[in-house]
Amino acid sequence: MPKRENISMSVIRRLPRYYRFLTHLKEKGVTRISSTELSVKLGLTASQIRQDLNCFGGFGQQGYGYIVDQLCDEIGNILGLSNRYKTILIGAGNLGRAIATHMQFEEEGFELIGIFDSSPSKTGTRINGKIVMDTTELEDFCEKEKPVMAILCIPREGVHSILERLYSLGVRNFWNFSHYDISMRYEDTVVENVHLNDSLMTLCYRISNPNNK
Amino acid sequence: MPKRENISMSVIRRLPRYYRFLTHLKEKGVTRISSTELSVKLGLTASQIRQDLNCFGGFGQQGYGYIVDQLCDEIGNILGLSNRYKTILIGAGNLGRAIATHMQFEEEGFELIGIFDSSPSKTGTRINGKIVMDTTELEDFCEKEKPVMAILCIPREGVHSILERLYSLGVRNFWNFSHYDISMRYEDTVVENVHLNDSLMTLCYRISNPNNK
DNA sequence: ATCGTTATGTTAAATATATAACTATTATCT
DNA sequence: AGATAATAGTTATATATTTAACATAACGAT
Ligand SMILES: NC(=O)c1ccc[n+]([C@@H]2O[C@H](COP(=O)([O-])OP(=O)(O)OC[C@H]3O[C@@H](n4cnc5c(N)ncnc54)[C@H](O)[C@@H]3O)[C@@H](O)[C@H]2O)c1
Ligand SMILES: NC(=O)c1ccc[n+]([C@@H]2O[C@H](COP(=O)([O-])OP(=O)(O)OC[C@H]3O[C@@H](n4cnc5c(N)ncnc54)[C@H](O)[C@@H]3O)[C@@H](O)[C@H]2O)c1
Repeated sequence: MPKRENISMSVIRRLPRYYRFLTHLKEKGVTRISSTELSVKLGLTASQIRQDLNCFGGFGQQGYGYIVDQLCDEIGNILGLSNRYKTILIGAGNLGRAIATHMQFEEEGFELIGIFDSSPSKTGTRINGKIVMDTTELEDFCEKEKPVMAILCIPREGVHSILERLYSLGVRNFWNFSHYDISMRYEDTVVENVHLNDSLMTLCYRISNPNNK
Repeated sequence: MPKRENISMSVIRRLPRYYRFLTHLKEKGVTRISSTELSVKLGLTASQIRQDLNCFGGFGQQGYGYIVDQLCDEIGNILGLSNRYKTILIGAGNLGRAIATHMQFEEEGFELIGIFDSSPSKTGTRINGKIVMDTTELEDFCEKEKPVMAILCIPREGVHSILERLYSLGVRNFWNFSHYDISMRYEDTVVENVHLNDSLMTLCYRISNPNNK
């Protein structure tokens, strides 16, 4: 589908924001929008928006603008949101539970099919209707269900060993919340890190250095 | 302290990663490291690391490298981690509870001094020893305690109104987990957005387009 | 139907970021 | 102590990203 190969990550990371905003417009009943209007609302330049969208094709109409509904669908397709990538969650602590309970996986290309924890205090309990399994069941489960993505919500100590097991079970994609950088260990993996602590430290810097930018 | 003004955000966002890795080295008893060693472990170029650090001053010694302990402290100081910015949390749902329970605010420049929720099912309960207050108590509390940062863990519908109240109470810094872009509304605010859904959609794109980069 | 207006798609320029090359300084070995 | 190797700091180059400019196509008013 992409017009050109190798879209830059800078562009990709703006797409969900466009999608989110367009969805919101759609709900409000707005049918048409121009790159200039979008740029004002999103705090970007119109040029950037047009160029971003043109990486994937011409979705607008000259002299008219973009049809909200259509553009929203196009971006959703580019992102691949209609997929249902089978996903498992490792770690049913506070963070894992928050994610399992309130992320709308089905609207974002995924399906949560299993939750695992190593602590007997967690296994057997239910989260959002799903029973938390013991990590000893990981092999059996994965061989049967073939999940392609794993969410890591465990302390850093446990990550290395879990990662080896998941990799050998065919899992190649990871959404990682641990204080641990998975990247580079294997060539054929996709890792999306969410480092909340890093984010907080960045905020601390910005508060401490108000003159910066 | 900065050698030059206006450090770019690209540099700032790498600092926490350096800090995290150096802390880890320190714990392992490593006393000395070169930019090349660092670059291998972090998957960056040595050049970038040297240039990043030199934005703030010469922390190393030519022909020798960097002293782990010292460099770690320097980066911690640059980030401002020894601050104790008074912080309140709005929204004691799953995500808010996970953050309140497991973020080590005191090691990252902040101090959590109050938790608020609007639902009677939450107010009065305890999270990590702290009682969840009703949002009606927000004005009294803030006038007395003068928090400078607020963590937003509430649905998007509630954000606008809470934001207005917090702004008028002098809060200018926000760590935002809501599906809502605060930025640009006020000039003098600092907003660090954490959009988990955006992150997940980005991951979906990357899985769906394995040829991309 | 025609013309002017509008706003896209595209190409070009400017800016920002990352990498490489070079220089200078210090440690360490003989 | 002097020579050599190692490595930070610095300057220059290359690449990536953003912004601006322009040329073209479609709408809509007259
Ligand atoms: N909660 C946060 O705000 C936060 C912020 C930043 C990072 N993190 C990271 O996310 C991780 C989880 O956070 P949390 O708040 O849910 O912690 P938590 O302690 O509440 O939960 C961790 C869970 O992981 C389980 N676990 C530990 N090792 C395991 C293993 N090898 N296999 C399977 N399960 C295992 C534990 O039994 C526990 O249920 C933390 O370790 C931290 O690195 C959390
Ligand atoms: N949990 C996740 O995985 C996740 C992921 C992405 C984004 N988010 C965002 O974070 C928000 C919170 O997530 P959650 O999982 O904790 O949801 P949740 O429903 O468990 O908790 C929301 C809490 O906010 C409280 N609240 C609602 N309006 C309020 C107001 N005006 N003032 C004070 N409190 C108010 C509710 O009473 C509730 O306790 C979500 O709305 C969502 O936008 C959550």
